[in-house]
Amino acid sequence: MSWGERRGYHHGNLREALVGATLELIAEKGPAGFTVAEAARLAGVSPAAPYRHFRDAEALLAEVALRGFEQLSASLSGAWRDGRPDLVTAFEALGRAYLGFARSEPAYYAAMFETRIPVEAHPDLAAASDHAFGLLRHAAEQLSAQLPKPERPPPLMMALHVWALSHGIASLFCRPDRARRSLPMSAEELLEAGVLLYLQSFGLAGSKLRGGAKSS
Amino acid sequence: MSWGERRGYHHGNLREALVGATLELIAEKGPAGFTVAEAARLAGVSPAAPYRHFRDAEALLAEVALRGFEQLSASLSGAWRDGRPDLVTAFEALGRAYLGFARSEPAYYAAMFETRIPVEAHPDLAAASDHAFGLLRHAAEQLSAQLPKPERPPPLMMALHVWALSHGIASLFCRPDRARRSLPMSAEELLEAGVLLYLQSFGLAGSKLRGGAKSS
DNA sequence: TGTACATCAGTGAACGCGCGTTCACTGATGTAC
DNA sequence: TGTACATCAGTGAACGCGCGTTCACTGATGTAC
Repeated sequence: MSWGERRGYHHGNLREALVGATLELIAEKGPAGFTVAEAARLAGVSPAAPYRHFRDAEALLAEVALRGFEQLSASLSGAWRDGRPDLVTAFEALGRAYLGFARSEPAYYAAMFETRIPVEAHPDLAAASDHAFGLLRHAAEQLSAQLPKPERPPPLMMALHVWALSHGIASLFCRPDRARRSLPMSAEELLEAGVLLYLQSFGLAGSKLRGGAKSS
Repeated sequence: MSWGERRGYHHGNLREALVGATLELIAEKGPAGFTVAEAARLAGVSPAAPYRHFRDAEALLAEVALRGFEQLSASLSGAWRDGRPDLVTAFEALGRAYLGFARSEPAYYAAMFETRIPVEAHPDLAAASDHAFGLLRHAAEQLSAQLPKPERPPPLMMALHVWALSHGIASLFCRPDRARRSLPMSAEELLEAGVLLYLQSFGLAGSKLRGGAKSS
């Protein structure tokens, strides 16, 4: 795809075009292969033009990462569906959505997790990241609340465990490049089994909460 | 540290010096900041000299990653201690060793997991990686064998889950740069709790196998 | 023990390249009156 | 409706830089006899 369609001296939509070009470059060569100059070239614009929209290369990457987190959030909350049809099923859908995002949007994923952008220098990025994680945390809270008080796990810990497991699987087994490790099953199956086993340790999963009954 | 101590025209130990310089550069600026020219400079040698020892930049990085896997293997098997004092305790020590390695050798860790080196182009690297993972797999086999047959989990799956969880935690919460996420507990605690809960789902952990008794 | 010679591991200069960023500029757009 | 003008988003040339890699070379080392 070319991001250089423009009509006249002014591009009209350069900011968007640069984001798109950056994604294309990352997809092709990884985050280290991205350069401002080449993004400008892809957008059909002089190498100085990007600096009208972004302070420097990192700012452009941070913008891409920010949008990645927003898309991830959208995808996650779509999968969660407010905990329907039942919490455990929805929780697994959340995990599948995470892997699905890493797989279908590897360029976003790389911008979010492989660029070493200092988060504290980009508060909006940190906020978007926190928001995505917050969705996972919220789901964990719902699940935890279903448990009898004595064995209720801290939801924050649950969320961190599932995030780390998902991210580990995604970055080891779902990467788009030739550094991907091979797997004797699908990454989705691996994650689903892991999450189910993890939930089992709380007495969750199994058939207990399936079907939406809050019977316990 | 300077890797440039040499006596005379011949360096005497340039290969080692270049590996050391590469680690130093990665530690300082990340894998993307490493260049052959600068490694040569650090080693006190002309920019052409590295090419006597490594075909190109990737070959040097691959050598560093290879040594990283070897060190990781050494660290893991040291922690496992043949399953003593008991399998569950030793298994947790394995996890702690993994995080410890990521933390104390971030440059190795980055060379191993953040460089996008195509594994199939470096069979020795793939072998070293497989060997490290094999240690984890072996431990999982021992653990699994302790379980009554009907609920025995596939050890390969166990190993993959624990690897992914460890790697996820390491790369999200133990990275040395400012992209590290903050955590309301130590990464080690998070991993240990996760592994324990995971093992609980098999009926392992708890006090069952603690103390080395093969009583069940 | 001495010497001729092969081999090895460096040098240093050069190649072509592309980068990030700045600068003074200019063409296009839109708004006030 | 027309015009003057401010603002904006581009240009293009230039800066200094460092890179990976190749090449013919040379100094050092070690070995055969």
